[in-house]
Amino acid sequence: MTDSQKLPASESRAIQKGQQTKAAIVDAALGLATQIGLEGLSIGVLAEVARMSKSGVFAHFGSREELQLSVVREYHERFEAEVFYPALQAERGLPRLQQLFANWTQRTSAEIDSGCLYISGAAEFDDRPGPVRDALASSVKTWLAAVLRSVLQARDEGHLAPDMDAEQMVFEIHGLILALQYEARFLRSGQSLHRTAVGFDNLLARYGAASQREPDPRLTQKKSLKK
Amino acid sequence: MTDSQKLPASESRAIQKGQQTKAAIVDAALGLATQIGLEGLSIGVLAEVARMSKSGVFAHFGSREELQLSVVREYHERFEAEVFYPALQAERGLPRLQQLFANWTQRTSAEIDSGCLYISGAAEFDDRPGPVRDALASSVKTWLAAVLRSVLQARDEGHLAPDMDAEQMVFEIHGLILALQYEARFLRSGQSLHRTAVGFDNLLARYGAASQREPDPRLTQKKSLKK
DNA sequence: TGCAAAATAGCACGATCGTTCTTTTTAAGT
DNA sequence: ACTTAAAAAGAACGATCGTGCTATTTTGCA
Repeated sequence: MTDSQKLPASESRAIQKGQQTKAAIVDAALGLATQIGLEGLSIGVLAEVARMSKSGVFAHFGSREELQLSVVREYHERFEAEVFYPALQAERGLPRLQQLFANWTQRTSAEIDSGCLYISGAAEFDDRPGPVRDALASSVKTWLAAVLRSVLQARDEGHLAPDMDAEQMVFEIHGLILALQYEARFLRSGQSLHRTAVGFDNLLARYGAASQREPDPRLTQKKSLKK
Repeated sequence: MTDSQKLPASESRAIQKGQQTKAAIVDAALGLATQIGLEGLSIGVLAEVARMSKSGVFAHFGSREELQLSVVREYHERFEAEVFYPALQAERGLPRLQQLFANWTQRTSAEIDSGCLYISGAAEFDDRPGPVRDALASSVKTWLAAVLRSVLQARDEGHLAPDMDAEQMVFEIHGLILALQYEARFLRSGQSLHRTAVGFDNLLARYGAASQREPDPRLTQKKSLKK
């Protein structure tokens, strides 16, 4: 035990070199995949982005599919870390649901990194069976289940109407996020963030929260259908 | 649109052979593109699907990009023919808007042909500038403008609240369609069609249309709406 | 029926793809 | 410092990509 020669002054000695370069590769791959899609990801361009040889990159995964799976897993963890866990600090019930939605919205509309891999991945893999599709769908379902749980908690806390359809609300929330991604990223519409927020307010009004907003008197009368 | 200057005697002599094989190629290409995406479209597999040689297919377009543009144009025409024009037979105002939405919904959720090219194309080209992206965005904007026009007409006819935000409603309608495509095609959720219909009813209630419909057996909700 | 033009096929090119195998370099343990 | 395993690079493979160029076949009209 001659620890005089090689004292682990740096703490990163415990981490194998291979693990951290693999992490760097996955990081670069995630950046590429969110720009050009999981299917567009090629080992060649990934290698030159990571400043490595093709075979050097390849050796870490063994197949392109395993690389794609690693990207999906990494995205899942980052999504959890950036969207889900921070929202747990908000009060259970409506505040947490609102925080969840705000985090989701922010991540979806972020322009510096590209859009949601769950959305682009769904378009790419909705007709392509296999492990990648399964991993994507599993992650998305996990996340939507978390949103559903938050809605149910808000209902239990009395922040939403007791007889509201929670799954229906999640569906409509999901639609708002998808419209945000579509119109902001593809159509370059500048008002999408505002539209999304207004849509969420409409949902809260519809499903029983936000009683502070006065009901529209027009909604009570059911006239003027025919001209 | 009607070019009746050259009367084709009685046969299809006026139509060049090349035009109809090109049409057949585009038809096959559209089928491929809606399954594996516009970017996944390759001239090689298209040639063998069309039972032609690669160069025979290629000669009709001159470039892969022109092929993609032809597919987008073809999709645009079919979308108009299947979704937009049939809805014009419905009464202007709310009935036409409902018909528009019903046609859109039906086409989005159709399982025999694959999903909406406007949706998969948006995911593929949101970070890829060029003529294909421009053509896609132009078509989508044209269609969304048509929906907006229909909403405005419904408002003018008194079927919607006079001070409602039409563009906001179109945004939320778009979200419902996107959620339908996502959850039906990717997540394989069986209830998406019903969720979409309920969401649309919620929008009509929110934006001032009659909350109670005439006794239409198809549209009656199973949930109790006791007030 | 013949003939020019259009349509299609055949072939080959450079590039890139994912992948395998072999060799060299680097890191970790004693 | 030496040794050994891990990590990275190098080179090559068959396949496929889009795209030219050159034949050959088919079509439309005199």
